[in-house]
Amino acid sequence: MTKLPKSFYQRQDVVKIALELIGKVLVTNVNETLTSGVIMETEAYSDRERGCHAYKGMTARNKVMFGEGGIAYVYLCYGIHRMMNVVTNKKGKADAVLIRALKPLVGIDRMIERARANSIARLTSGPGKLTKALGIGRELNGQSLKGSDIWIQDEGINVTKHQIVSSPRIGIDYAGEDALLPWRFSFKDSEWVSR
DNA sequence: TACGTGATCACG
DNA sequence: GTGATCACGTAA
Repeated sequence: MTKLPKSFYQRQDVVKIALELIGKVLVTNVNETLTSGVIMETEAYSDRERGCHAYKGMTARNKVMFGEGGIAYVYLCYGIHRMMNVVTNKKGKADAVLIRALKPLVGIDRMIERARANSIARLTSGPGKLTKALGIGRELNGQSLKGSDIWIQDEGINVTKHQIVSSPRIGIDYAGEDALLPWRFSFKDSEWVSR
């Protein structure tokens, strides 16, 4: 029930944080509706590599990434999908973790309604799908993860390191050789991860 | 494999 | 202003 403390997010190693977020619970409280899911897949982004939105410096879109660790970075992708990221590191260091997949936990009926899905299967198995199911919109961009609308808590499943697999990140061919970094983490053999 | 969809960014 | 681009999802 306890929200992760700022100290969790403000550490320097974004790759380690992405790994540790597997098994934690992402919760939203939007329109007086509580919905949540266990984080099953993440990706780390660091302002020192080409895959990151902040690689070339601050812009109107990515400026919340330069804030202190522990806030949400939500942006629109391909004109359709909203992407939910957790900003990490200290103020001025623009690192973030993309949340890519969840195992639905609380408010499943409401999540199915929001996503106009037929069932729980693959309801939150992708970064654009989970934001729809949890009601995450751009109004949450820049919001603190210690606030009352969106947060992460430490009551998912117990995860050991050998249950997590790492692989290259998805959809960032433009990053050249940085696209090969094994900075995507997912729960091994899970039906809840993206394809 | 193809493409919808609209904000964003680098131009100048 | 304008045009290329894009951390996806679906359908075929």
